[in-house]
Amino acid sequence: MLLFFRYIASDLLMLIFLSLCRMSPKNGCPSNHRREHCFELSDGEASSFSSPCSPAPSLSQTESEDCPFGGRFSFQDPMEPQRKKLKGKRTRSKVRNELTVTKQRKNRRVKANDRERNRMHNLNSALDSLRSVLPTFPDDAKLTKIETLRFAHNYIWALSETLRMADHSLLSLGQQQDMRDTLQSLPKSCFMMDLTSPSSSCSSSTEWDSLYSPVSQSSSHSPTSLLMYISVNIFYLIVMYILGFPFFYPFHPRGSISIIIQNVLFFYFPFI
DNA sequence: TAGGCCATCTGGTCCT
DNA sequence: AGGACCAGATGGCCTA
Repeated sequence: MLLFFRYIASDLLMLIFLSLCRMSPKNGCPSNHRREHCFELSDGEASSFSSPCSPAPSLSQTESEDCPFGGRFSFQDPMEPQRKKLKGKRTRSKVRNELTVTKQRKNRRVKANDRERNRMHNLNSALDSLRSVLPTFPDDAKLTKIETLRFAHNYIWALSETLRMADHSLLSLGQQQDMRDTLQSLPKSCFMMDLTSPSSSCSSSTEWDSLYSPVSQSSSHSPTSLLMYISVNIFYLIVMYILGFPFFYPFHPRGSISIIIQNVLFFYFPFI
């Protein structure tokens, strides 16, 4: 039974870490997901990406017919006086340069908006991947972004704490070595996720886990048995819920007491 | 209707 | 110069 739990917990940890690590920019990128909402891209992209009116340095002398300013400033009137011609040329050149700069700036802005949109889509995809490995019930509402991050933080903490306790109290030396090998086989980058901005350690009592996290990892409770640990944990859950902190529970960020109890039974089912 | 959440735009900053 | 990242602003949608 203990081995079963150990494998379950290791798999869950692995899923979370891998989900955090697999967020490469090109993986599952919904780059064209909401392209239709970009009202400027239809015109802006056409001009900025493929049109000869794009802000190229050599634009001034090589305007094409596609450019709205291409034919307007050609100097093909031989009847115009030379002086007036030069003055008008300077003025028109200045206006054209301003228009070119404005157009160039607008094109850059459109491209930047597109990149920013894709970047946020990637971020949302990563959050969806994280949500998919968090234990929620089917009828639960979708976790918000902040709830997802806090939930994942607490969930990892809870799993780590459970593993640590099992590691200390119940596993043999050989099993402990196996677990260490499993954890060490994970890519180092998986452990470098800095979700807690001040520190990646769970022991820092920052605003991140001030209300929503359980006790810090530095707390050195040493239960003599798993049953005692579970009993204390459940009692702690109920007391904290009664005291008005229902969201601290690591396995459900906004659950009612019934859902919390369900989660407790679900999570500890292998032990019961 | 106020407040929360979200998507998007935008300008600034830093890095390559 | 251009891209990535960030934070502020804004407007839409939803819910209590």
